[in-house]
Amino acid sequence: MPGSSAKPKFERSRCPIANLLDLFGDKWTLLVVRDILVAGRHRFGELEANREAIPSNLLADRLERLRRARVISRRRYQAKPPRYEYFMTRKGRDLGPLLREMARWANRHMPGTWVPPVELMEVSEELET
Amino acid sequence: MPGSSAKPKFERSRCPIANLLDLFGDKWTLLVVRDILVAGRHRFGELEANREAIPSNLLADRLERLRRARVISRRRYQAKPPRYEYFMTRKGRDLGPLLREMARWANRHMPGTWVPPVELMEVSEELET
DNA sequence: CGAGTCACTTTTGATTCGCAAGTGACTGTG
DNA sequence: CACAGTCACTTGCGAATCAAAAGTGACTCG
Repeated sequence: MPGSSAKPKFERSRCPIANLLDLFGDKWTLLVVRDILVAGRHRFGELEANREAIPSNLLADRLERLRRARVISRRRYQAKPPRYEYFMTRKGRDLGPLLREMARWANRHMPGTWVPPVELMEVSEELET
Repeated sequence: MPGSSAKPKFERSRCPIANLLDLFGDKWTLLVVRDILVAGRHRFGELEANREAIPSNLLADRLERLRRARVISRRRYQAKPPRYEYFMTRKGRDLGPLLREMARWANRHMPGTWVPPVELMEVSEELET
């Protein structure tokens, strides 16, 4: 198994920022969160088809990591070949303000970024798990 | 040259979050920002001696990237062997609210993280470049 | 003169990425 | 009912990045 998201791996320090980066500090994890939380995508195929074209192995890996961290949960919507939909937990939904702050900074300082419409920046209400 | 921070590399999309992650989406860059902005460290040796023990090649690389992105600037404080101190630009100082939001989420959802004292979360006033 | 400091570089494996192709369990089509 | 298609992943593998450690150059200090 390649980048199998296996190790819980010891934290580098008790600093909240370092801890958060141990979980979200890469180029894809927060895009998956963005797509589930603000773009309302829930199935593997929908998440795979985002504009940045995340490789499917990394998507599977990130969904697994986020699930272990209880940032997202999943619900089986089909039994025969088991298929799941992914949802934010309360913990995950609480990332809304952080994403909004990220977008705000980028809109201010990175020319060419589009300004997300307000309704996309609203926290969507989904069922808990 | 190995991971020499060379390529400007095309953006993955115009999404502000994706753009921000292209610059800050790794485990070290925002820790360097944290140390300069909120911990008040400015010299290579000070930054190298942080709790998370960043490897010196990565520190040099991140300082270079942040400088290219104009998030930080540097000032020569000694000429003989040229030595520099690193400072936030206005653009970099504007990351304060984002760091605060990160710390807030981590404090809420990651047990064991220490709560930064308010004065550490204040944006320090430094000269512009 | 020689040890020490400071700010990096370079070297050398280990790890992680990213792309592509493969897999298994169906589903719908002729 | 064989067979192409879909969906959600897995697997393989070369390439890029990372991490640990040692090296470098220009001094300074005893």
